[in-house]
Amino acid sequence: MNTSVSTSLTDHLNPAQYEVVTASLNHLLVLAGAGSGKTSVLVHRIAWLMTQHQVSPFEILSVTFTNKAASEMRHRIEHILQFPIQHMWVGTFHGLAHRLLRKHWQEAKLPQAFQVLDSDDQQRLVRRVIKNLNLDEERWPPRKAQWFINAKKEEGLRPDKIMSGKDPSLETYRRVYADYEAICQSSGLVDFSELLLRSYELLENNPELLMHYQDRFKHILVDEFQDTNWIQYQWLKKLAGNSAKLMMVGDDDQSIYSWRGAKVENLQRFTRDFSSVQTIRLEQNYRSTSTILNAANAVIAYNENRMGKNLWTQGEKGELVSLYAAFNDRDEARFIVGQINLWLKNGGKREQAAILYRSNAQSRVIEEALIQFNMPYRIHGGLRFFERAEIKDALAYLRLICNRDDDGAFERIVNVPTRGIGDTTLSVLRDTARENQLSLWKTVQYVIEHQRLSGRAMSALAHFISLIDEMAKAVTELSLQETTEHVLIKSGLVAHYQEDRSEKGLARIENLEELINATSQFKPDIEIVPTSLLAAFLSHVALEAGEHQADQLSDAVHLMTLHSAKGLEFPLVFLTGLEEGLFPHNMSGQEPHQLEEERRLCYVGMTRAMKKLYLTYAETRYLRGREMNQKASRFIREIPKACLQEVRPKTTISRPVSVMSASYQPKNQTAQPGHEFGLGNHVQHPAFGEGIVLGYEGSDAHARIQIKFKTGTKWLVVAYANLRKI
DNA sequence: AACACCGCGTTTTTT
DNA sequence: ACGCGGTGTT
Repeated sequence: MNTSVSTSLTDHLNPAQYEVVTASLNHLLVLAGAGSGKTSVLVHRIAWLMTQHQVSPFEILSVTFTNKAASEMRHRIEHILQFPIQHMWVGTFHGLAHRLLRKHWQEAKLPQAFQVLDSDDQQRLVRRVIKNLNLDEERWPPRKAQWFINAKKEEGLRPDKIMSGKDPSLETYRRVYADYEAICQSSGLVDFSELLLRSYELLENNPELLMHYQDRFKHILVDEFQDTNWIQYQWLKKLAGNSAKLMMVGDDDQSIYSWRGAKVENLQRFTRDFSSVQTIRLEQNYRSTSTILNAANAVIAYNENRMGKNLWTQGEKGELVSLYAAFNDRDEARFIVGQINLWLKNGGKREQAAILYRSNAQSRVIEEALIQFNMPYRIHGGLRFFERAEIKDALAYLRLICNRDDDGAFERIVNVPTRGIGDTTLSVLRDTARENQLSLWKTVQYVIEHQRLSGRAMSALAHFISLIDEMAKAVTELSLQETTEHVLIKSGLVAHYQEDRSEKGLARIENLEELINATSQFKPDIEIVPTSLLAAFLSHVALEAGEHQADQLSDAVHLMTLHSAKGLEFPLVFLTGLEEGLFPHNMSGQEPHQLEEERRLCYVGMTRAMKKLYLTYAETRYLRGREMNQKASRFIREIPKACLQEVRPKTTISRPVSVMSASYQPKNQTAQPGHEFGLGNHVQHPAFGEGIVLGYEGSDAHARIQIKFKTGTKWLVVAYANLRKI
């Protein structure tokens, strides 16, 4: 035994963490509360296995959900061990499944050059299938069909295993699924859920292969286990076999993805499926103040179905949780900006602040306030790099060069930039392709041979065909980066986007340049026998869609949904829109289990905060173009009064006392009772500059003041507007 | 082929 | 309100 390593490894662990890291070689279920050091425990356990039990990196499989988590895991392990761990399988479920399929494409009955479809590609293909079946898209929305297909695959079901019986609707979806699957198989396409199902079947149908991997992986460690779906759990069980030791780390209270198939039940099922599972709870929180933690604990305690866990902290009590009842959504936003300014004044940084919301639509009003007050911010979420239209166009050319039968790629760029191949031509192509069971590419050759189209259409098509063929030929000797550059120029894409002189067009050109940059950085997976570097790059791109934003502002306030906040922490957190109907969200439903998931979401949001937590709601809010009267969320009532501090005391709402016309400017009026600034007073505002007081709404702590600035007339909350009389 | 207009839906997101 | 996709107009 290496004592020095073992002590330094376990030095900073608390008793529960120590118990996990040094547990004997059993199956482990670690119920790790928010901020309890779960990733650290996973990393230390791996290091412990390697240093104390002589486990080779080769024998370890470590699974996460996101690429980000996977790369962080790898870095942290390498940091502890101080050497690279190339042969350890650390990755996402999808990434590892993809690796298995690449390595064993023959056994998986896939073409060697199979390509990965992202959900956008998948939806296009599903739409195509629905059209081909002559189904009404209104009645059979492609989105729903796509959802159906993925749900079935996640349950491990192939079309022939779905018993539609007398249900005609189910039968229709089943047929769409069957046709979709047939097309994927014949054109070598694999969507995300297919990666999982196919690799599961690969193991199921190839006992020698399964034995090989069962023999290899002696330790399987899983992060965020509460987020696993049915097929992922089956996949893990299959790989584990009878000998591998499993360590599942998760938190039932942070299960917020059941709507996309995650089965929190897997936590309990694990303890039943495997004998002698040792369950350890990590309940000491190192993140939040005790006040924040008590508030969060009280909320989550309202859930009935819990495995039981109570987070505690040795940390300081900290400030009370502040609750602000805003007049409306704009007031809510203004309040938040005001409080962040206060934070900054006290030496805080913008990047320490996070504004969380239930739905993306809420960000707009907040953004407007941030812009108004010149506060830099960064939104997490939205379109990711490789999902941008211009990038997908460029990739479609590359895909077509790799595989001429990729109909999705063909359709995407056959007329981008426009080259005289219109809808009429395309629909002839599609019909002919279907009749003859050919890819669109082969159909073009067939159509030209049989003179099935007008001369003009055929010459345009012939031109396109030779364009692609010539690009493919020119590119054989080029590097990946040179290939991309060549294709971008020769395809006319760059020229096409350069014509757009607007901001948007400029950004697109920049993105295309960034794509070239990405190709130069690309390193293929060493475990996979390379087909071509280009093919490897295309798979990589589908599996890892890239950061949301290329330009990462350093000291900027973070804006994101509650869902994307999971796993993160910030000293200062604003939980916004705590209103019935919005959070808990109406669309999520009123059934107990749905309400419990919303409550878990609230718990996740609250436990992101380290030092200071603000809860806000608006009494009226614009929703879908309508001003709605909102009621405070039930989650607010679930927080003990002792943890809370109401910023604006709840009083009866006063209507505007006087609505002044902008032209009315009385001179030197004295301040009204309860108002520091009199009507007509000149005031100075930190952001808007000089202005004149025009009117009031309410009084005392929740008074709002109407001021005419050079830039326009605004309503501000006196208490936070930071006004100075001049 | 580019642009304007209409109607629809509108929670959350990763791979 | 807003953005999308589909249709119709120039």
